[in-house]
Amino acid sequence: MHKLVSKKPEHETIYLRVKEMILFGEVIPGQPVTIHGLADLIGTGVTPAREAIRRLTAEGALVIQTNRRIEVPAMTADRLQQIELVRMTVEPELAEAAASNCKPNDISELERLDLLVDEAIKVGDIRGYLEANYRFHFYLYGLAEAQILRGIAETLWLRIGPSLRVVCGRYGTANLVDHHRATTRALRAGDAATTREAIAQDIRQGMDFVRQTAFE
Amino acid sequence: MHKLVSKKPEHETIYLRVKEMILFGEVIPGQPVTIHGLADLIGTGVTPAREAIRRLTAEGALVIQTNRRIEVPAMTADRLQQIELVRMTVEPELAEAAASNCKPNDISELERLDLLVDEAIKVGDIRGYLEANYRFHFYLYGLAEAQILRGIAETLWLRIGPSLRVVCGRYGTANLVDHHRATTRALRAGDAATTREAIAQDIRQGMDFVRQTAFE
DNA sequence: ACGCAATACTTTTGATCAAATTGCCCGTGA
DNA sequence: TCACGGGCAATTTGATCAAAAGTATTGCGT
Repeated sequence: MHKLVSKKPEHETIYLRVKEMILFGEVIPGQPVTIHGLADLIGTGVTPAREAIRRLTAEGALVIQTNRRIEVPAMTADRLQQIELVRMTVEPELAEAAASNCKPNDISELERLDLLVDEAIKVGDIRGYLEANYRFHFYLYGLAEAQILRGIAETLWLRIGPSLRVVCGRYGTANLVDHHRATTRALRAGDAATTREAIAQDIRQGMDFVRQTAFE
Repeated sequence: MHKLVSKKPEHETIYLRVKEMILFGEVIPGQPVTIHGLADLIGTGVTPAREAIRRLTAEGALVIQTNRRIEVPAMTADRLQQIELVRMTVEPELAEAAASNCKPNDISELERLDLLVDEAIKVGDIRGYLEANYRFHFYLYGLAEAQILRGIAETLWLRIGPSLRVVCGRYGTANLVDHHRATTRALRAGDAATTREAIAQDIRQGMDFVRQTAFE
């Protein structure tokens, strides 16, 4: 019999929790992070918290300001440009590759996730929007079976998460537009090139939206 | 009085040491890594070793096979292709940006490093070649002042380091060709576009060289 | 000799504690 | 009021230990 509960280590739990907090806008740029703070968050010792912090800083989700100040990084126009360059390379590629491996029930799942996105936008649920949008994209990217590219995409999402939250909070969810419908339509048609283009458009528009905000 | 020696933490020391081992071909794909092994390597406790491992796995330099087996990842044709895609996006961009910030003594330094590369190739010093080649590229990339792109480039180099070592060991250094001279010439001419192209060629050729080897 | 099971050993994992480092606050003096 | 310095407090850092988990090995029975 297979394991019912996969007991994951504490440091993994902390890592995943903080990752969610960053991706889904529960933290703010500039917010300090301490080892004890994370340990208390989960209710564990400091050792696993340290490992989670090392992992997150290695991924660029946190930055070490001084020896004893770690915080979630602030966005700048320059950093945004670097992120966009790599996103525009990696994510359309993932989308195109995903189109080849995509089965009908995968498309159904993507359409379900897109409905969650629309619903969150309608009711102005920022956290819900960020989470559903993330799940849509990475369910798609997971189909590509390109572990390295997918990992890079995740680090980039970790970097823009806090800023997305700030921008959404300022302008609301009403102005949010996405190209998910075009994506699922292309997938149903088995059109990989159009899938790639739809995701490319989605990213471009999303990054433009973030760029609206003045940084620093 | 300012501090003369900046005492860096043990986990940083271990991290840098293992990073060098991977980049400069001191480890072999498939080689297992244990917490105690790293701790003994530096002569320290296991706590800092754990943090170093978390960081390295987050960067893709190590992979977690099972719960208690961590090793240097093996290369596959598929992984190589993913790496090349991102390298060809990031590194030429870094090179072009570097050209704008490049001062004369920077070029001199790059030429000095290139001489070390040539010398290592001539005497067949694989480790020396890998190190000098790395220093040439990342001295250049450092000039670009694009922290995120540079970080991504480093993770990609960490991923191909062990394989480069294997390929060089098999075919020797005699067949190695690079485009460093074209790079420094373009830099002296202040020609950013040609600098970008030289580095792009350098990467393409290097990746082709690795691709020669059949991965099972 | 082979398969199966139990045991022993290696390794990770997480808590705790002492020491070191650094930021911070407050008081003193000009 | 402000600059400077000392001391306090919070935090990181690294070692150590106990417990858990998995792997390899040994031994037993057929």
